[in-house]
Parts: sequence; C-alpha cells; structure tokens
Amino acid sequence: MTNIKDLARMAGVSVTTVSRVLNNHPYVSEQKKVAVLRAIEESNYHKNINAVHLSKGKTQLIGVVLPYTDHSYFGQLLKGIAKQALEHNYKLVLFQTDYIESRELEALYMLKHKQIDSLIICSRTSNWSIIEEHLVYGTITLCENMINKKVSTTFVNHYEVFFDALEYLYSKGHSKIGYTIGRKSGTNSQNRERAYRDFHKKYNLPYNSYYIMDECLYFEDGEKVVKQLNDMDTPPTALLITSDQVAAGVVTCCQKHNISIPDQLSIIGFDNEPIAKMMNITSIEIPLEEMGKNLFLQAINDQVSNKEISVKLIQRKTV
Amino acid sequence: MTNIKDLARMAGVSVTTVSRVLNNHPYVSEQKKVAVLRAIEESNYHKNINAVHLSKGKTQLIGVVLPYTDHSYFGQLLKGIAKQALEHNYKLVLFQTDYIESRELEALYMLKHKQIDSLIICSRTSNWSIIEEHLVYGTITLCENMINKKVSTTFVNHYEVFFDALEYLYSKGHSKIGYTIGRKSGTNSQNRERAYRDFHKKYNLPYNSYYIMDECLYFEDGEKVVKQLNDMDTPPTALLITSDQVAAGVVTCCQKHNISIPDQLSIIGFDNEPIAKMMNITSIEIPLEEMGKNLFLQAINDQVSNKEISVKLIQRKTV
DNA sequence: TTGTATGCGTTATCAT
DNA sequence: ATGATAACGCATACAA
Repeated sequence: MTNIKDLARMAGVSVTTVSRVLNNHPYVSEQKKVAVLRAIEESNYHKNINAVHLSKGKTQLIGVVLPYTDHSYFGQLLKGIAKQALEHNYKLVLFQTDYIESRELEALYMLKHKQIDSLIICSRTSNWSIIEEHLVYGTITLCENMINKKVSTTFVNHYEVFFDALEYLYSKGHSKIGYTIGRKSGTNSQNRERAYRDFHKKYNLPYNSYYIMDECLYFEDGEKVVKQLNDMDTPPTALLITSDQVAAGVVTCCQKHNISIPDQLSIIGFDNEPIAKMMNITSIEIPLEEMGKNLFLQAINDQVSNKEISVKLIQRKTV
Repeated sequence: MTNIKDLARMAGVSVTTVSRVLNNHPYVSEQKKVAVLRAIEESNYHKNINAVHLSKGKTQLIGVVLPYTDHSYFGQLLKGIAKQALEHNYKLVLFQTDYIESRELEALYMLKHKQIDSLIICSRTSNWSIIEEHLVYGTITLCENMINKKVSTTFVNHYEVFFDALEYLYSKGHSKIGYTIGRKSGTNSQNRERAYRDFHKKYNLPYNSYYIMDECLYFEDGEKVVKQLNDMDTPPTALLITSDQVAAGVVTCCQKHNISIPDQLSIIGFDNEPIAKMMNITSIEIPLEEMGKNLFLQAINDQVSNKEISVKLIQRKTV
C-alpha cells in the first residue's frame, strides 16, 4: 500500500506538505496542493489509521459498557450512540458485561491504557470510587444522576419521575402499589426505591417490601410477576413496571389468568416503546435514542456536563 | 507512560530482550527474564496497543455489520459474538447499518484499509460481487448459505427448514398457509420463498403472493399482520412467522380480535425465544448465540469453512 | 542467548 | 510557504 512517502515522491514535494494537504492545514500553495491531490487520486491512497493513532496517541475508539445487547432498553441507547458515532467518525468498542464487574474493569483498563479515547457506561456494577480513579485517564460518561461528581452524565430524575407516577396512581385511588425493577443495586433503582419509601411516608401507607419485584427485564419475566402477585394475600392494585417489555408480559399473562386490567390491576410501563402503544399500555416515555445521542456527544467533549432528560406520561388504557 | 525503552534501561537489557519476554519468545535467560518482569511490575507498564498494531499491521479489531441493535435476533447473535471476542482478546467494532448500503460499504472500506482485521456480516444489503472484491483484504464471515463461494459462513438451511415446517402444517390439515418475513431481499428470505413456491407446486396448491407479509420485525408488527389477515377474503389458516417476537405480537393481537389460536389460525414462530415459551408458541429453535460464537471463530480463522446449524421444532400450543 | 538497527506510517517541531 | 527530521512504541531481521 502506498504511503505518504510515496505520495511525496510522486508529487515532488516533502512528506510534510503531503501531510498538510491530507489534514487541510494552511500554508500550502494551490499548485503543490493539486499535485498532491493528483497523486492521491492516482495511487488510490488511504491513510494508515494505526499510524495516525500511534502518532496522535488517540484511537477514535469509544468504549460502550452495557450489561445486555439483547435488551431493548440498551438496544435503543446503543442505537442513539451508534448513530452519532457514525456521524462523528468514531468507532464503538462494545463491552457486554452481563453485570460481571471484571468485564467493566476491562473497559476501564483499556481507557487507562489509551486503547480507547473515551468510555460510555450505560449501566455499571463497579463502585464509584473505581470510576473516579479512572477519570484522569480519559472522559467517562455515565447514564445516571451523578451531579456534583465531575463526570459527564445524561440521566433521568428517576426519583421525581417515580414519585410523580406514584402520586398519579394514588390520585386514581390506589394505595397498594408495587413495582418491578431490573436489578436493585443500581443508582437509578436506589433513587426509585427512595421515592417509593418517601411516597409511603408522605401518605402514611404501609410499606411492603414484597411489593418490590426484582430482576424483571424481559417480556417473559411478566409471568414471574403475575405468579408472585397470585401468591400474595393482599396483592397490589397497581404496578409500576420499569420496562414496557415486562409490562407487556404482565398484561399478556393477566389475560391468561383472567385478571382484568385496569379494574383489578393498573399498570404503568416505562420507555414508551412501540409495544406499549400496540398493547395500549400507559407508559412513561423516555427518549432513549436521544439519551444515547447525548451520551456520545458528551463522550467526545472534554468539558464535564450533566443533562437531565425530561420524560412524559403517556396515558392509555392500563390505568 | 513507560515504554519498552524504559524497561530495557531499568532491567539493564536491550529492548529486544524486553520484547521477547513481553511476547513469550524463547531464548532469554531466566535471570534477565526476572529482571524484566520486575521492571514491568515496578513501573506498572502496559503495552501501547497502537504501536503494536502499527508494527504488526493488525488491529485485534473485528467489525460486526448488522442492521439493528435493538432487534432480538441480532441482539442474540451479537451476544454470542461478543462473548467469544472477550475470550479471544478481540474488540468488536459495530456497524449498525439500518440496511443502508453505504454503511456496509464503510465496514468493507475499513477492512480494505486494515482498520479492522476481519469482518462479520450478520445481514447484508450489498451485492455478492462487492463482498467478493473485498475478500482479498481480509476474512469476511457471512450468516447465510454461500457454499461454494470461498467465504466462511455459519447458516441455517432455511429452504429445508421452511419446507419442513410447511409440510408439518400441511400434515395438520392446512393448505392455506402464509408467512411473514423481515425483508424480502435477503438470501435467507429468498431461500424461504423458494421453499414456499416449491411446496405449493408439490401439492398443487394455489400460490397467493399476498399471503407473504413483508417487514415484520418487532412485536408490534403483529398488529399489522392481523390487520392484513382481516382484510383478506380467504385468509390463511396457518402462518409461519420468522420471528417469535412478531409471533407473540400476532398471538396477542388475535386475542384482542377474538381470533382463536390454533382453531382459526395456527402459528409457528422462529428462534424459540423465551417469549415463545412463555406464550406457548410453537417455534423453530435456532441457536443464535451458538451461531454468533461460530461466526466469531471463523472470523479469526484463515481457513474458509462453512457450518450448517441444525434447528429443532418445539411443539407447543399454537398449531 | 543477546543486542543493534531498522521499519511501520503518521504527525509535530523547528529551522529556513 | 516548505522541508528535514524527530518522535510515537513496538517488532524483528540480522549480526554477534
């Protein structure tokens, strides 16, 4: 493959001049410029990216950490990130973690050793202190409320959203409200739990820990939820379900068990995915693709910024 | 950051020797080896990957071309690929194409210019001739039956599988059978259509082109399918649905419209995803993760190989 | 077994 | 405006 040395020879100029036209630098005469351009044309020349990377100390690679690639929430986030990456001429390196910490550390490790320029963590398992340690090595962008923490973030105020949703259900006459969550340990989950507790405190409602159902991620987990509901002496009359997929699964399963929605059970899903529209599920719209877009933009920006994304309740037939 | 030169100085050896122990080459005395190892330890040294890449002309990067990241089929494939990549110390570069050819060409372009070592195309839009042109630049691995074509492939014999499924439905008394597909133009789709035609020929059945429904990818597309069914004078009595997601959508929608399954409409889904099990949908199991795994292994292997993946009919309640 | 010297293809510095 | 040359960090052919 031809390199800039070849081009220089062909065009009768120095490698520096070639490099200048290659990178649109000023101070090069029109005459030499066309000569170089012609050489490029003739030789079908293309830069050796690896050499550029070595020379610049940058890779144009951005790591994306997420637990599952086959989950719609992360799929949509990734979609938004990927689109921007394309536009900005970055490539994405995927770290599918299954929430195994070592895999997340691997990503951090790569950031540390300049194998990626920046890291987007869509959902993390490692402690904040570990993230913090790696901040000096490059930009890390998070998808959770970490305000005051010197990391860029794009997040939803899950506390407020959850609280509002609970209030909404309360206004509809519900006082026994449960919710399902992907995993309990994330920051977002903890904020929601806090909202849940505060809500119960505010209205002096009894707090039942078994109204909180863990590890609900996919459509098929709806079955599990309904089963748990059936096993309760006094099941909740309303459910906040933090994924439309799961909500759809619950709705489907309820039909099988002749549980009438919303009469016996009200449901609010999250994300307002197409499936929610199709099944007429009331849902809280979260613009995931837009969040992904913003995450990427923050990832390639040196300044720390925090963006709160606003959401919208879409009222349909399950409440 | 410290480099091998530093290490060499610290350990009192040459850079070559350092490089040797770094890469586990023979011919280095135990004594010098430990000295180098100690230096590595002390300095918290790590290779500069970019330099390695430039020097070797390899990137340890494998491109993955797929149309959608938020689709379960590709999500599962990607999961299998990602797991192997992790084990083999490769990183994945994602090309989300939305079936826009230029994005696929971008991936081919990167292969051509050594920015990635190998390319896995999960689903393509570009012509075979274009793929073929790029074969000389690196390994390309396909997810379709391209036997005799000098590319590595991991595929399902969709012709046979489809034919068998049709025969199965026929044996259950169905003669008006339709099917849904993601897009019509792929190789896999064409093989299925061929099977569909041949089946009708074999049993001298009338071929209705409107029994074939296009662009069915997601759960919510089930609605579209049922609507089309309702608009037909003589709708099919059975449907092959090339995605359990869509099948689940159809089943859900049928309940809404009081279409009894399997009495009025029989359904066979594909992939045997968890959602199929939950909703008791008869499905053809395709081990997507395993396919992903195999795709990756082929991608890092210089020899061309073709692997046919066998599938299994899982009988449940929709036929 | 070990080391010297050179190549990999760019970008950046500095002098002119 | 232009060019020589160093630097990026590693691998390796070749010499010893």
